[in-house]
Amino acid sequence: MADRNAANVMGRGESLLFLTDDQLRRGIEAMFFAYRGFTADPDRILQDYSYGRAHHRAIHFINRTPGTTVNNLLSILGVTKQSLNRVLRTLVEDGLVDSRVGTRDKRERHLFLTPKGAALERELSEAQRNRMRDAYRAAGPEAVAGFRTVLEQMMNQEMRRHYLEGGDGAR
Amino acid sequence: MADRNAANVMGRGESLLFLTDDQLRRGIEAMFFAYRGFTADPDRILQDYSYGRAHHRAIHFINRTPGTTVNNLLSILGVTKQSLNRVLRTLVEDGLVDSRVGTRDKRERHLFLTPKGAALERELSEAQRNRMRDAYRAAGPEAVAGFRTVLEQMMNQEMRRHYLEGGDGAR
DNA sequence: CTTGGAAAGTCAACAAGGCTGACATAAACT
DNA sequence: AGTTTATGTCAGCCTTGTTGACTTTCCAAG
Repeated sequence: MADRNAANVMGRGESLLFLTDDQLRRGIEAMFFAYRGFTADPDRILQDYSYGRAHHRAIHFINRTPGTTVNNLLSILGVTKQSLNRVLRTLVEDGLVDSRVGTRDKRERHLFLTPKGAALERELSEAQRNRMRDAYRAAGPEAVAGFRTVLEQMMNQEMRRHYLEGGDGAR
Repeated sequence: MADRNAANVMGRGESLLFLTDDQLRRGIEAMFFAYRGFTADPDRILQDYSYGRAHHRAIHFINRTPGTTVNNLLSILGVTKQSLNRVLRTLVEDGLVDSRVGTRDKRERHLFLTPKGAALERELSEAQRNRMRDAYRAAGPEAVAGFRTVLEQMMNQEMRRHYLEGGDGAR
């Protein structure tokens, strides 16, 4: 597990300078500033609809996994059901999300985007993808691979599970 | 400016598969899940002190640039002065931050961590660095370089300025 | 030396989106 | 029949963001 560490990757004599406290601080700040950029465009769009990031997250994962249950969404988003319910209720009321009682297990609700919900999803994800695409293009494929690798390592175990379940992304 | 794009970086015939919508979605989710891991450890510690992420951010940047002014902090954090003021006030009251009237310009307040504030800063940043270090080690130096490159591209212009001002990090 | 405006602080009110706790209902499982 | 599970809901609380209005301090330009 700790086998893919720097000592193994690097030839003898190569420096561990990328592990200094200062380099780590740089990485921390990069995450902080980049996350702001990452959310900036969708946040702007959401304002027009009086929605927030919580709505965006719900919409995103319902789109990714149509028919997902509330419980599943709960564990992906890592919030309480009360919090999620508040968001989900407004989305259903506004006709963006369809909540269908399960056929096999009638306790469950399966969530789907309506055409209206799918339209907002496209608007949001296009904005976010545009920024991501520009960043990817400017950085190049090798950088992107490294980017993904480091982020995967940064996740909690449970989050990594959800991440991997989201499709292998042609890795 | 758009010269460092994929077409230039790659030889003819190489694929642009890393720019597909699905790959971009994967990157978006990686950011989302990784950010959760990124903040998880400090968040846990902050609970013991009844502080939140806002306090952490203030403490981090005061530590990075001792003597910084409120206005400067404001533009780094991108919140309103009322929001920042509330956080700063509790930190001063609790004896973690020292707010000194400027000598050259007495309107300004220069912010410093007290020994107590520096102690909390160390506790928080050590936890965060530990996670970052583990991720860096597992990913290796090339991945880390790519990670940083993509994140820098993802920032807004103004954020990139603040990021670069934070020291060149031996780049 | 006066005054305009910048920097900082304060008060009030509000909203989003987290949280806990308690409770209801229906359905499935044992 | 009794228990567990999935979901929803009500009430109340906290943090952290917002806007708007206003004051104090004080530098700097006219």
